[in-house]
Amino acid sequence: MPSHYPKRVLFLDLVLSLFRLNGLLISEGDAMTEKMGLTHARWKVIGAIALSTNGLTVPGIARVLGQSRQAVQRITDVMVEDGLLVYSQNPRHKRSVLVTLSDEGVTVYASLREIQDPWAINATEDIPIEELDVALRLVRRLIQKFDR
Amino acid sequence: MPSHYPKRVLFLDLVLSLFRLNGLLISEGDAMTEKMGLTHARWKVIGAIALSTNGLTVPGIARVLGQSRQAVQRITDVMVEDGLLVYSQNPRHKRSVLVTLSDEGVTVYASLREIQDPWAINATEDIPIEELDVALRLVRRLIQKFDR
DNA sequence: TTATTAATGACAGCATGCTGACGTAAATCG
DNA sequence: CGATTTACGTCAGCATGCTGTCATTAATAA
Repeated sequence: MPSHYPKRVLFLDLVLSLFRLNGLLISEGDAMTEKMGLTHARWKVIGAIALSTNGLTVPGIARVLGQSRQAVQRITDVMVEDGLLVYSQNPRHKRSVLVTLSDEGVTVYASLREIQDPWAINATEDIPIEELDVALRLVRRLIQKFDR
Repeated sequence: MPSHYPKRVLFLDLVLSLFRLNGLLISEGDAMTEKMGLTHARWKVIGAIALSTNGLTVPGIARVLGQSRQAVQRITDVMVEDGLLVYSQNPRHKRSVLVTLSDEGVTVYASLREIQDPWAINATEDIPIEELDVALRLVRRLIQKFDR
């Protein structure tokens, strides 16, 4: 029984399980979106932009996702070429452009939601909302703890 | 308040937070182990082998970690060159060798534990064990759900 | 205002992950 | 036992992430 383990062991077990789950979630996401020509790197970027109100700069996306700005820059450059994103003048910064969804990007995000929402409902059908809540709070505390 | 969100939104929020936490945990691990010359790919392999009783084959490690055998093979090859791992005859398979820790690998694993344990204790000092337990069970259920 | 510091874009190099393909050994099925 | 299927090692190509570096712009401090 996990509950009889010391906290330390329980936590290390949790960390290893999170690595495993992370890989599986990425696979799930890739499977869901491959028909749209998206990959996990791309739907993360689309999601981050869609959740912002006024567009984000490349380094801004990187901060939201917790990644390096160089990695994000590479993805957004290709997505602009592919017509999913648009770079536009940033009134508050001469060089650092704003990244927004193109019309096609908006369409793709909509179809993403159409697949993602039923998936989320199905994945949690036999999980009580209280447990999700506890887990989310815990994850957020850990993020705060480790994020600088 | 998250508890007022529908389960679907709560879950999607959890998934995004898990991506973020995953990156932070890898950074934590890399910071902890860089003095030993380890990277996250390497301490995952060392941990998997250390937890096995009789050694593992390369595809076996891949199954435990949920990765491709090719990715693991590349890491173990380099770790054998570096003297952390040893390939030895597998009595149950002519070609597929067993991977075990070398003496140096055992030493490295011991120092890993010496750093990792206090880290785990510190990370969880203000988190009740019940919450860890709920989270671990939840993560395991999701792993089962998505695995295969 | 001027000097210093931080942020950004761009490029390079490298680590790690994946899939696909091919040949061979092992396991399974008839 | 022989035929088929699976598992494994290996190589190749590619996607994604990281850090480091350098020049330039923006922000901040003096």
